[in-house]
Amino acid sequence: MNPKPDELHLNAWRLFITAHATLIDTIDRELTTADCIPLHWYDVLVELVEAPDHRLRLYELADKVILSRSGLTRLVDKLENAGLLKREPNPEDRRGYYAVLTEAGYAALRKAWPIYAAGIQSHFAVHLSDDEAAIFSRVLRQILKSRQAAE
Amino acid sequence: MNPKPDELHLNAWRLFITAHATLIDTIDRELTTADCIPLHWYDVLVELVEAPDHRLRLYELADKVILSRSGLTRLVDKLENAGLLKREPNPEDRRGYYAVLTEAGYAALRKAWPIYAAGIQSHFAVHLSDDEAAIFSRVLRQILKSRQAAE
DNA sequence: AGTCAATAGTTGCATATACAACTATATCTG
DNA sequence: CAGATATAGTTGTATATGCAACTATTGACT
Repeated sequence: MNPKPDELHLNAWRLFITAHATLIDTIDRELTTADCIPLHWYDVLVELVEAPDHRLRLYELADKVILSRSGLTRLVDKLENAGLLKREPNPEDRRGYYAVLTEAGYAALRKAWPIYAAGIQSHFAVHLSDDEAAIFSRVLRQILKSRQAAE
Repeated sequence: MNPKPDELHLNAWRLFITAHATLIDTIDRELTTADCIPLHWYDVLVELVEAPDHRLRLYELADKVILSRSGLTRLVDKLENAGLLKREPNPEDRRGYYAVLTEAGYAALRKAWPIYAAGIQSHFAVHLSDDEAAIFSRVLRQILKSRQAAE
């Protein structure tokens, strides 16, 4: 057991936190300024668009966007109210529902994507070479995997 | 202007978001389980401990921890109530206050640090070689700098 | 089948945080 | 130096989110 991070790693950690906060802040602001859905809504909808049949069980969605069950319930309420997804009962398990992307939800994604992509590009991606992006991905994936294994 | 991030960079971005969320979640949980101050309080106090004279103007603190002014007012209220810092009026500018670390605040930092350090080490630092940590720091610092320049 | 434990989702409550409006003080400009 | 403008901090209000308690359903063990 290595108990303490050295200066180099500690520094990386602190920058990680701060850079994250400013990036999310900046990009979320750009989205709302452009009259698009907020970043959190985007994250939810993009999981749906990538899911088979454009649908996911609510608990799967909660896991993917790292939100508590109750938090997800209320977020889904709002998205459903806004018409961007709908709940559909699951015939095989009557406890649960699917969240299903609607056409309006897909349209909201399409509208937000250029703004979001421009933000990712200009505030984040421009600062990483291809090699660095690959390193980021590899390291972060490993961090995630080790967290998931710990459950 | 590069309008869109490629797959590689987009992937790095998404992992960045997800890894951050799980890491903060995990470490904050470990701190509260060990009966320590939460991560956000830690961040505030550590800025004070590193500041000259263990004191910072409230607006400086707000900037450092990336919190709105109102958010900071209330956070400082709580920390002051808990006895971990105190407000001191500034004789040179009667609009403003310093937040000053107290002995109890310093003790709270010392108590939390081993838990926090162990979390950073085991969930984050172990996954980065020295070279990778250096790359992370360099890239993230550049991202931050470019954001600060944009103000 | 019958009971007990586990799971899916929702709701009540407490806390966190942002924005806008406000007060007090400082600074700038003519 | 007077008035306009900017800044530091606080407060009202709205939204977001977690935890614990709850209902409904499923699954597992006997």
